Amino acid sequence: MARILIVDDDRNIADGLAQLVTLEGYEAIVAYDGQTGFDQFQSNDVDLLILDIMMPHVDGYELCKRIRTLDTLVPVIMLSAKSEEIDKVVGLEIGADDFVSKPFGSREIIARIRARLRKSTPSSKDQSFSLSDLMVDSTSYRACRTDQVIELTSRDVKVLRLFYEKQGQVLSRDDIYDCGWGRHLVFNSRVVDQYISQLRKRIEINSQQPQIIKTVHAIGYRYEAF
Amino acid sequence: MARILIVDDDRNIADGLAQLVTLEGYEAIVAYDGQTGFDQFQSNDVDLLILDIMMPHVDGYELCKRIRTLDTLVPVIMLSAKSEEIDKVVGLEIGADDFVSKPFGSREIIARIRARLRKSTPSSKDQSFSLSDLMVDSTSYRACRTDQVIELTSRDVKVLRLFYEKQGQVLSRDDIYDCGWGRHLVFNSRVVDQYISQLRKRIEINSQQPQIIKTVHAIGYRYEAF
DNA sequence: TTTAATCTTACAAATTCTTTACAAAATGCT
DNA sequence: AGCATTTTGTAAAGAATTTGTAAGATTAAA
Repeated sequence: MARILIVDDDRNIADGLAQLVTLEGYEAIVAYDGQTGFDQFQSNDVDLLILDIMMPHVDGYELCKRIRTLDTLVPVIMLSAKSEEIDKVVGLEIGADDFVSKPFGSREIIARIRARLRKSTPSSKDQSFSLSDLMVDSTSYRACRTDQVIELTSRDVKVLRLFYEKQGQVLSRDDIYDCGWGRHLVFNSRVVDQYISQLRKRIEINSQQPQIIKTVHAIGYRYEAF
Repeated sequence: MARILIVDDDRNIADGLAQLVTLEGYEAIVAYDGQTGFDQFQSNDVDLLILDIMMPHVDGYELCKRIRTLDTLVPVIMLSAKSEEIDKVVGLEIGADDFVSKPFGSREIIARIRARLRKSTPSSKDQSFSLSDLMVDSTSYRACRTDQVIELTSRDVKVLRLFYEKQGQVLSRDDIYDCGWGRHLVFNSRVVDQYISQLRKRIEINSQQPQIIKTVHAIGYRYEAF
């Protein structure tokens, strides 16, 4: 069954929620502050997150943003005290999926958890994959070809994995931004072009004639194995 | 780009939303009542739904429930008038993903649409279709026949899909322009003729004797499967 | 603070789109 | 049929858009 990470500095709420979701058959992991929550997320395979917005030090927005750098898909439900003015637009832009105001009924939160879990399909991610003559290892953040080792950032790994998973398809700059940055490309920015240009310099043998990431004019970029 | 079906009996809101999402680069389909909305959903490949809750006859809840019997994944955003008591728990249980109260700001609704579309995996159906001996794949922007792979632009895919969906019918230059360019053909321009000419060169075996897109003199162009 | 990473801007190069022009084809009219 | 008119095909030129990427600006990290 699904594993839910609950992060709230109010121990009553955190523990109560944990008890509630356990009764519903989920597995609960609890953290009472943002930093611990982030560590727990990294050391556990979490299927859904419930984050309190107002927390000392690392707050819910910040934690959500950090988690989105690691995982752009896991559903995130944000909790807010009734009194707090909650900026849902900002929340959605940093990658939150839903917002629940305290106090909330147990029926409501369970319905929302169910709705989010129904959407997310679990996928076992491969540790390494190959793109043309390049072997990408996502645990060591390195890619190698016969005579070369290339250091990669976590963004590189995310983007390269997207190209690997969607090989043959044309990925829009939006798709790539979503994947590598964890949020939507709002205005007309050339970040992705620039990023691809730099990435090519590192991973292509001749970046003037890219063999791995090809440009598809007016649509985006494509990788294709041969 | 994603196609959004908007169902609201208030034509001002429905049309305003359509205009807004069109400006954002989405394709809008509008229905002013639940039954029409349901029909539109069935006859179009819809990526996201915006449903008003209060509608005569088939209301938003009912429509959402019906649509969920056909598709459990497509994101649904529900609209409610400020005054209405909105039962989000029921909404979530019947499969709605988000709720927006009227009146809403354009920034808010766009942020929510983006957030939902980011999550939803492209519906696998209708990603590719065949025109005569040509197989068109809209994710890789390519068409193939037995011995040939043809690169397509996004306009090509849109127009070819139109010919596929309306096979047998004669499409006016206006229809084709609307579909491929996303706006109306105002003055007398030969763009569409020129475009069809170039497209034929690429997709027809002999562009002098087109087998896929045929000319219907003084009316437009037609595709017909054999 | 300095340093590194990331993003925006700018502009040339590449590519695609639109208009124009004229010949060919289709249609209408006597 | 023959001739005039409308419609279509398409080459070619010019307009517009899109891309690659260097350089400067900004932001984040140390």
